[in-house]
Amino acid sequence: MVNPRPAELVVKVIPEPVLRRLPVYYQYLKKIVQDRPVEYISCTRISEDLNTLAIQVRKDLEITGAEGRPKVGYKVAEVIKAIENFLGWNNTTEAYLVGTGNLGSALLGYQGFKDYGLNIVAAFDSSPEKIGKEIRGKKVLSVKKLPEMIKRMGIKIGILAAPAAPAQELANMMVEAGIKAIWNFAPVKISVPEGIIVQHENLASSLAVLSKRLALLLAER
Amino acid sequence: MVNPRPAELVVKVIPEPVLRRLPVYYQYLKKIVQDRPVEYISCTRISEDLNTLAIQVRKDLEITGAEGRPKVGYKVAEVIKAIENFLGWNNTTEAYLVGTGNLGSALLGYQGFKDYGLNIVAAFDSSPEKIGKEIRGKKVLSVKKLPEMIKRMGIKIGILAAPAAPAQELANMMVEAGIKAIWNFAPVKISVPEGIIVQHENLASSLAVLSKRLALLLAER
DNA sequence: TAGATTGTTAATCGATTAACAATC
DNA sequence: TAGATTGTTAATCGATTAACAATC
Repeated sequence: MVNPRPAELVVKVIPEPVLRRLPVYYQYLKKIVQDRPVEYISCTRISEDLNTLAIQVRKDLEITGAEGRPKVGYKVAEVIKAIENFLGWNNTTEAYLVGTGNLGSALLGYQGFKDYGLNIVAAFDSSPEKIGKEIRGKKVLSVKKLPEMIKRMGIKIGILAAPAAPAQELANMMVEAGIKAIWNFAPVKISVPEGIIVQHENLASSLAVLSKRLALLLAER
Repeated sequence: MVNPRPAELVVKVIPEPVLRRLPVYYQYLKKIVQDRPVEYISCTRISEDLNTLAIQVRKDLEITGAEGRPKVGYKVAEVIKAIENFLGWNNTTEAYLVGTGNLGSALLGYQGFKDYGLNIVAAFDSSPEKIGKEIRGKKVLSVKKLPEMIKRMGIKIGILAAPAAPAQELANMMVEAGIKAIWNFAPVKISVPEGIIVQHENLASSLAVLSKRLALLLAER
């Protein structure tokens, strides 16, 4: 006999493709209202502008809990709120960044994160020339202090922008100190214990898609 | 009656997930041989280290044309070559970068691209203080010269690291001048004519996956 | 009302995973 | 040989797309 899981433990898993599309709608809708005030918008309209299918937009919005009215569409402001709520972007989460090279510095200076509820509060590096300085207005601390600081501040998100070589070791350090999610920009796949979240941001993967598609395109005579 | 497409026109479309995984194997194998010389490796071993399934690794490698020997595995050097070949990373493609803010500068300085056959030869910006200067050793030119330069140099890849507002207009300019593929780091979806490739690199999308997963994890009591 | 649009159930499609024969 | 591993065909799973009733 099948033993059904108790209802409380059934965590609805949201498909990753949906999660990735929600911010696209979000950015689109924000731009729409900014350009000129629009109260309602239909999935048809959204799908035309974003070059997708209306049914997909509808399905995606359904997941956020946004409700539309037949013939009228969705209230733009409500959809924006629904997405923010759904993704947890309405309250800020603090994060630490490890590695202040080119990419790390860029991430430190990226103003957009605050729109998405992310606040990088400090950066860590191993280079003595950088420790104690400020980059883009954020303090750079010694990576030796990382575990203690994670514990003390109860930080849950670590952004890893280190080179490939030390990446795994730094990840281990973070996890041991209590980090629950790692946003990994290092060009290697890192391993973490079960229950810890890793989001890999591999430029090489994206470039692979681009370069293969381009090669096939140019090969068509 | 069904009219089958002539064989020459059947372009085998490679699934995007496969293309995204190939660089992960590539980085892993490069690291393996760098750490200590290994001649052969099995899918079982790869899958254990990368925390995936052996069958998936085997299927992915099959697409690159790499061939293994039962009981022995694949020649590491051959797999590396096969991936490089398959993705076109064995010969260099030149690219222009548009937008030299934090992220654009970071991309200009990223040494890893040359491993993936990408060479950013120049950068473009609209800010008078930047034009004529060098950033990370690359010349910054006026964005007004972009169309002419694309045509003159026959550049096919444009990397867009501009703010949201001018992104679409810059994309149009690039496409008109002959760019065939745009790697878009701007936080908006851009529209391009059919036959032009766009690879969207939306940090918000990745962050959405991370923050939702983390929220669900922390919500589990 | 007529018809555009939502919400929902069903069908399709494609990627992942399983099964197993071939082989070194 | 025995058994690990590849290569290949089949089954499963999940996301996308289609169909259609409900509704404003």
